Amino acid sequence: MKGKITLKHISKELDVSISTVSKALKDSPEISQETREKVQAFAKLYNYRPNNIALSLKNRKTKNIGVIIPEIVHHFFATVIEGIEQEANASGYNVIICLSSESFDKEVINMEMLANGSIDGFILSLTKETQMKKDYHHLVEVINQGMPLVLFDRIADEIPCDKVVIDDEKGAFDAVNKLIEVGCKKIGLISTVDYVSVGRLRTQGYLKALIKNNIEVDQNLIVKIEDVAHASEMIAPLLDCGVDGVFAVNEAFAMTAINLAHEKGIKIPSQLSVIGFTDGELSKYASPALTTVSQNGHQIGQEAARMLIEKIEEESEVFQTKVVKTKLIVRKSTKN
Amino acid sequence: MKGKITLKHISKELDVSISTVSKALKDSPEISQETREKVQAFAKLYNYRPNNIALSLKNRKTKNIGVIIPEIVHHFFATVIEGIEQEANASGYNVIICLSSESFDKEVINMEMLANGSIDGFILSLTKETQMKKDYHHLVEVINQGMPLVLFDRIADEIPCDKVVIDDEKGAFDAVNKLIEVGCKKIGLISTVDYVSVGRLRTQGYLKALIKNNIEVDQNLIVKIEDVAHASEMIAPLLDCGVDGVFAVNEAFAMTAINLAHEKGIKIPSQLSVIGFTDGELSKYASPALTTVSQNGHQIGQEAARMLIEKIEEESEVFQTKVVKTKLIVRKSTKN
DNA sequence: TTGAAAGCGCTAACAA
DNA sequence: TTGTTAGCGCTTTCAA
Repeated sequence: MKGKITLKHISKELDVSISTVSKALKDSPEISQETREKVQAFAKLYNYRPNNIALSLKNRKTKNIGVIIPEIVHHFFATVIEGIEQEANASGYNVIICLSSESFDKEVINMEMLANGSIDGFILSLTKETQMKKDYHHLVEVINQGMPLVLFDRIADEIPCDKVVIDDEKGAFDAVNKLIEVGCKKIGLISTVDYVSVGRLRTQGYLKALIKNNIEVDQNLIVKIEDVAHASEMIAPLLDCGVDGVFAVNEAFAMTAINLAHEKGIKIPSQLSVIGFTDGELSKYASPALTTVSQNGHQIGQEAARMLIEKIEEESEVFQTKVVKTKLIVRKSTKN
Repeated sequence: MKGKITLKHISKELDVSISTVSKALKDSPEISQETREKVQAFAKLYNYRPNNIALSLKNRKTKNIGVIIPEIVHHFFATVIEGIEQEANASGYNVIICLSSESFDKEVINMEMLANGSIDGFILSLTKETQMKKDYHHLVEVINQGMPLVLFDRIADEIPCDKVVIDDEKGAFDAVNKLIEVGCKKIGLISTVDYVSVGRLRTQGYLKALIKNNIEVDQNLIVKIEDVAHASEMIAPLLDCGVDGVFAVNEAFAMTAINLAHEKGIKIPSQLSVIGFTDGELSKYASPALTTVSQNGHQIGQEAARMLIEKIEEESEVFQTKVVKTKLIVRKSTKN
């Protein structure tokens, strides 16, 4: 009973040719009813299943899609994968996941590895390092080979391919607008360094909201964090300079701000309103529950998979950029 | 420049046979220095890479490992995947991930799909449904086919294969012991329904700790939650009956208890000590920060991948169960 | 030193 | 109605 049974085994056993078996299993009218039944019964008995690898080689398509993301222990990326997986599975594709672990080199290696026949197309979110270097030769190579690629979240505008993003700028704009609406006058921003595309865009949204409301931009109220390990030390001074509102570009920064406020005896939301980005576990279980900009990772994943599969199966040449809407989820960390 | 170049292309271009090209690229001494150099230069120029699928078919191994987990939007499973991926990558394997989404049927379908040649071995954590049904025919089938399988976390003792678990019972025991040490007299348990193996084991640890310390077990202090959506309603009564300690078998339940306590004006840790399970994001950012039993998902993933790869490459017949140690991480949600 | 041929498992055009 | 053959891309034995 060891090992899988092949057409060859069946053909030998039943004393017919391999192609007869192949056709019989497909219920081809070329084959007599009798033979068909005999073969099918035998195949069923021994639980025959065609070998995926052989089919891939024959058909020159693997029915696998490759996903490369910077990290997986991250609520947002996990939801994206869930979305991709669901959509892919529904169309008969499997998902091969590689982690670039925020390393440019790993991103390149993983792409090369997968590009050598293992998959039919890529879904990818760039590492910070790649965004900083602006070195996209590996993406271009893959595209030139004719392999479809969909970029999401951390993208590069200059790459000719499909993209799925959220409107980071608008999400941030809405959040800061909300802070202004509930009466905040002095609003701090906790962001990432600028080379991370989403951080940069959210920062722009913050600035636009201030400008539109005729609030002067104060650079002292803008904290850009490179190293998450030192987030606390960088955020503390911000809370000490009398802000009454804080917009953070991710959940962790928002939570750090909330916890620091607790320590300093600053009351949320009466003295300080806080809004985060990404509607993950942290936001829901925070106390007070965090008002946040939700980015629907699940939908992003679904859209990305859908676009990719369409490209794989249709080979069109027009590239689209799909913008998934954000939504401000108002909870208890903002006044009113 | 479209499409990948193959040995055939090279052989045609250089007017030598395919096998000569193959050997030359491997620097075989069979081939003259001159030919080798010519072929290698050409291959480099056109960026030749052997086709993974063809290699898989030829070698009858794919260098892929299949991972099936109940969900991915879950810190613990995400860390396990990270561990698997790291270890697998280091040995030249890729990771194909399928989500069973807690559905027995999806688990079966995914296994069958992957078992048909796509991977060299499985790493799997059972769905709740599978654990409830105790129907393991799909696992047995795969094992009978000669495909290695490693089970982790949610396992079934009766399956003959390698396993990686944590000592759930001891982890729970230690946690409850800690509560007793800091002076808790009336300790509640928030657990899952019993058919989930880890929930059952953690419940046992709770019971053992009470018994060992001569504390009478009070069934009213034990809450078993089936549906996470109604966790709050089920936990609230527990807090109303005067407990001074609570042990929850996961982070979410612990956080729900903490937040309910806040609402009810119960002070943590002075009036109520809380300990959770799994050292994830929630525990770290909770206020007060949550004392918790850490289960090192990363290590679990690494061990699982290591065991699987060994089985793939060595074909030994002895099955091991590796127990990864838990550790009590004491933070601010427990007295003293 | 090179190449022909077989084979991994499957499909499909064509021949018998 | 069935079988032969070629081919997907590669490796490897054996013959030239």
